[in-house]
Amino acid sequence: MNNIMLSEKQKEVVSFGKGSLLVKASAGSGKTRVLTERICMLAKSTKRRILAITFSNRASEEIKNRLASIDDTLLEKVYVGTFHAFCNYVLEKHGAAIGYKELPHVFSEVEDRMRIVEKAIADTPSLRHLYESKNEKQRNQYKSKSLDVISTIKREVILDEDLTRKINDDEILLYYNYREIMSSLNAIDFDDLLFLTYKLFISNTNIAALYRRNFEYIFVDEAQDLNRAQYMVLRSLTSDENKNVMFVGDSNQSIYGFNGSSSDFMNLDFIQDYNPKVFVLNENYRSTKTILKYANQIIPNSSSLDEVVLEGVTKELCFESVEKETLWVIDKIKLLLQQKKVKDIEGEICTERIAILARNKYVLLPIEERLKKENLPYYYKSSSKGLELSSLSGSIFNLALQVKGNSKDRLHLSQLLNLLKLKNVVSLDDIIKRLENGSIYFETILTILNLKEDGSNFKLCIRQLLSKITNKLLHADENELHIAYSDFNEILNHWLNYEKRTLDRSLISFRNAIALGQTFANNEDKGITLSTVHTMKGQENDIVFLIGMDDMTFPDYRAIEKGGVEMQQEKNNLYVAVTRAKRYLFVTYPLSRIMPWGEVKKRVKSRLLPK
DNA sequence: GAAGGCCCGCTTTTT
DNA sequence: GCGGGCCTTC
Repeated sequence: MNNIMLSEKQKEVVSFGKGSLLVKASAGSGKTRVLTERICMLAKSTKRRILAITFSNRASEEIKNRLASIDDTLLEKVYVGTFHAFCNYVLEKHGAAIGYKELPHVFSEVEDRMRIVEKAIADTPSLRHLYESKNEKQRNQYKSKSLDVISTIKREVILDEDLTRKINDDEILLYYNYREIMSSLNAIDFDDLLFLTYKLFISNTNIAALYRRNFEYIFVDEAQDLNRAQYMVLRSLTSDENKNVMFVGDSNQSIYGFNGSSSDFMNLDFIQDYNPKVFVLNENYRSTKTILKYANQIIPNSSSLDEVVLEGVTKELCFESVEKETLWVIDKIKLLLQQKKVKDIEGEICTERIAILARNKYVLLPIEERLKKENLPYYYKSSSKGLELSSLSGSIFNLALQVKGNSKDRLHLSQLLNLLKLKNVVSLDDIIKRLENGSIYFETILTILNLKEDGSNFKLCIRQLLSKITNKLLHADENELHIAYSDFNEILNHWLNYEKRTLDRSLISFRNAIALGQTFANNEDKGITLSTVHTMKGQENDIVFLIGMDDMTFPDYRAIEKGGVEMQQEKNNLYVAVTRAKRYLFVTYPLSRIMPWGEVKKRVKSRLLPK
C-alpha cells in the first residue's frame, strides 16, 4: 500500500497543522499509513517531540517499523508505545515524586495478583469468613471478581475521597488491603501504571508541564478502545494552549468494553473537551467486493466500496458437526495450496497467507489437532507475552531475578524457596550456600548473583551458563539440561530485544519490560495463522476462515444473556473478524457441538450473520 | 440435621 | 455428565 498515492481525504489529514482532530477511519482505510505520514510530516516541522500511543505492542512495533522505513532518524523525535509502556516510562523517571523511591516492579502475572488478592481477602475480617466457607472453585471465582472490583476502581479513576459514594465498605477495605500488600512488595499492576501516572500528573503539575512542553503533538491510535484512566492521563498531557491531539479510531471496532473501554471517550468526551476537526475515512483499500458487502450486512454502511476493483470470494457454509466443519476447512486449505494460483490473488498461495479465526481459543482446538495430523505448518498468533519457561532452572532464574531486583519481593522469594525446597532462608546469598556446588540450580543462582545491576554483563553471564550446559559441566538430568538450555536461550533473546530498544538499562527495567510484553520477539513462525479475533485486530490476511460461527459461541452465550452493550461489542467483534480478510473469506458453523461434558447440543447459525 | 431430588452451570476477549 | 447448591421431607 505504501507505493499507492494518498487519496484527497487522506492528504487532508496528513497535512493538517496545529489543533485537534478526530479521524474516523473504518477498517482497511489506511489509517496506520495516514498516522505515520502525518507524524513524519510534523516531525520535520517541530523542534519538540511527538507522542504516539497505541494499545498493543504489536501496533506500536508496526508504527515504529514504518517510521523507521521512511526515515531512520525519526524515532529519535517520536516516542511510540502503548499506554502502559508510556506510563511505565514516566514512573521510571518520576515515580519518586509519589513515593516510589525504588523502581516498583510490574506484576503482570494473574497468578501473582491472585495470591495477593487472597491475602488481601484474608486481611479483611468481614470478607474472610465468607471466603473460607467457599470451595476451591468458588474461591477462584471470588478472587477474580475481587481483582475486577479493584481493577475497576483504578480504571474508572476513583480517588480515595470518592470511594465511599461508589463502592461498598467491604470492597473499599479489600482495595486498601490489596494496595497495602502491593506497596509492601514494592509492586504495581497494569491498572496502577495508568492510575499512578494520572495521580503523579495532577499532584505534581510541574512534572505534567514538563511532559506537555516535551511533546508538542500527541497521537492516539485505536481511540475507540480508550478507558477512563487512559483518557484522563491523556488529558493531563494537554492544556488549553497546547492541544495538538489526533485521535484515530472506528467505533465499529470497539471490542474491549470488558476492560472498561468505551468509544464514548472518542465520540463524546474528546469532541466536548477538544472540539476537534472531524475527518471521515471510509474508503476500503484492503478487502474485495464480496467481503465488504458481507461486512456491510453486519454493520450497515460501515465501508464504502467505491475504490474496490476485485470481486474476491465470500462464502458461508454450514456443517452437521464440528468434525465435518474442521475437515472441510482442512480440505479447502489443502486444495488452495495445491491450486497455487487462484482468481483475484496475485502470486502463489502459501500457508502464511491463510488465517483461521474464532471467537475464543477453544474453538480452534479441533482445527489445531487436525493441522498437526496433516503436517500442515501453523502457529498461534499470541498477544505479546512475557517469558514462557518450561524448565525448573528457567523458573528459578526468573524468580531469583525478581528477588535480586526487589529486596521487598517476599512473594517471589517464597515461590523460589518452594521450588528449591528450602526453608528459613531470606537472601540469595544464603540460598546458594544451601545448594549443591556445580548443580544447575547452584549455577543459576550464581549467575543471578554475578549480574550487575545495570545489566552490562547480562549477555556474558547467560552465555557462560549456556556453554556450561552445552559442555555438560553441570549436575542435572539430561531432560532438565535440555529444556534449561532452550529457556536460557529464550531469556537471552528477550534481553537482546530489550537491549535494542532501551538505552537506560537495568535489571529491574528489564524485568518490567518483560512484564509489559515489550521484549517479545515478533518474528512470527511460519505457517497458517490461528488466532482469536481480539489478537488479530489491526492485522490482515489474504485468505481468512472464520470458524465456529454458531449462535452461543459467537456471540458468546454470556453476551446474549446480558444483551445491550455486550451484544454490540460482539457485533463489532464480528465486523473486525470479517474485515481482516483481504481476498477470500470463508465463514463456517456447525449444527451441533459436543460440549466438554460429552453432551451433543444442537446449534444454529449465529444471529449476527446476514440473514 | 440428614437424605434425596431437582436444577444449574460448565471455557471469553487483554495491556 | 457431574458436582454443588438449594429445596423438600421426615
